[in-house]
Amino acid sequence: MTERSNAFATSALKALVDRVERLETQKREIAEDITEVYKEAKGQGFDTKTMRRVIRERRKDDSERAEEQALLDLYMDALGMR
Amino acid sequence: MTERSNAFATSALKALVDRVERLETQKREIAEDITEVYKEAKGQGFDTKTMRRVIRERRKDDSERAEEQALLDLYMDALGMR
Amino acid sequence: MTERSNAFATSALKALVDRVERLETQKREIAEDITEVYKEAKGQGFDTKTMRRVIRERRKDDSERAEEQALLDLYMDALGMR
Amino acid sequence: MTERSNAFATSALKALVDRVERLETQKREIAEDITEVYKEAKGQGFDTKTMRRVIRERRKDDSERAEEQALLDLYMDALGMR
DNA sequence: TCGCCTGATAGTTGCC
DNA sequence: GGCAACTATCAGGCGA
Repeated sequence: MTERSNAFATSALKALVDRVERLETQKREIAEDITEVYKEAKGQGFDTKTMRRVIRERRKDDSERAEEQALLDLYMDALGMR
Repeated sequence: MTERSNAFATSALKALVDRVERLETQKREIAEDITEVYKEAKGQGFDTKTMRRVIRERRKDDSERAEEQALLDLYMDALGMR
Repeated sequence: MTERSNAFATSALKALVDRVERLETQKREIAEDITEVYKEAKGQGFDTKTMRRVIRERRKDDSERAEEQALLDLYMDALGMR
Repeated sequence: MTERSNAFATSALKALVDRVERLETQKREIAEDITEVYKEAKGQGFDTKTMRRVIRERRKDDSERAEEQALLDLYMDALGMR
């Protein structure tokens, strides 16, 4: 590899690493914002654990949710739960 | 602190650290065993994700499970899910 | 709980859930951007596994620096400096 | 699925769940033992936070050693040594 | 392409 | 009751 291409590669690598690190910083900031919203919710008397569960469920579409529930029921029945 | 008590302390600390590390090793081995059981379950055609959910649910007693479910229903209704 | 406060609570819950979901969407988009940068890097011939490792090391260095600083602060407080 | 295979499956599922639960119990007990050792250490005047850090460092060193070895293996393979 | 395996993220628990 | 450590779950990348 020539010195020239090496210099190019080095500079390209630096640029890529910079971009990733900048994006990771943004991601961390948004994560902190989410934490803040949950704190606020708690201050208003909501149960954040349940909120998290609800939000998780909403990410799944209806058929997916139904399918998972059916399988869960099947296994729980098999084990005599309920 | 005298040299003597220092020596005692050093030896006691080493013993404590050893005990912790030994226990941690055991814990890791059991975790591996659990992984193995899940692999086996998978090989027998079971859905391990559902198995994990079931096992998690079984750790809770009935009243706890009922309480959580009630709260979840409340929140889901409030958000118009279902 | 009265119907009125119930209505308030429902509306407040919806608003909070919306905010969390919006932020989570943003977070996911940024995560995808990061994935894109790595794909680009790969296309330019870089080894992304090594890149990730480098970035992780840089982050680790940061947190270690922070940790050391915290320890320093602890000692300074203990000695009544500041 | 026939009743018979269903019965087999149910029994197999029960056996697997039992095994996992037994192992998890063992794991939890060991975790409690570790907690106990730390309490004991504290009773002897040791700073457990620092102890944890020391043990973590030792573990990290181990995994780093393993990682370095893996990297060495990789290079040796690449160069056709072995 | 599949399954494995590591790394990222979410959740739980215990301490202060 | 908040924070920090630890655990468990999930997803993406890698090699066979």
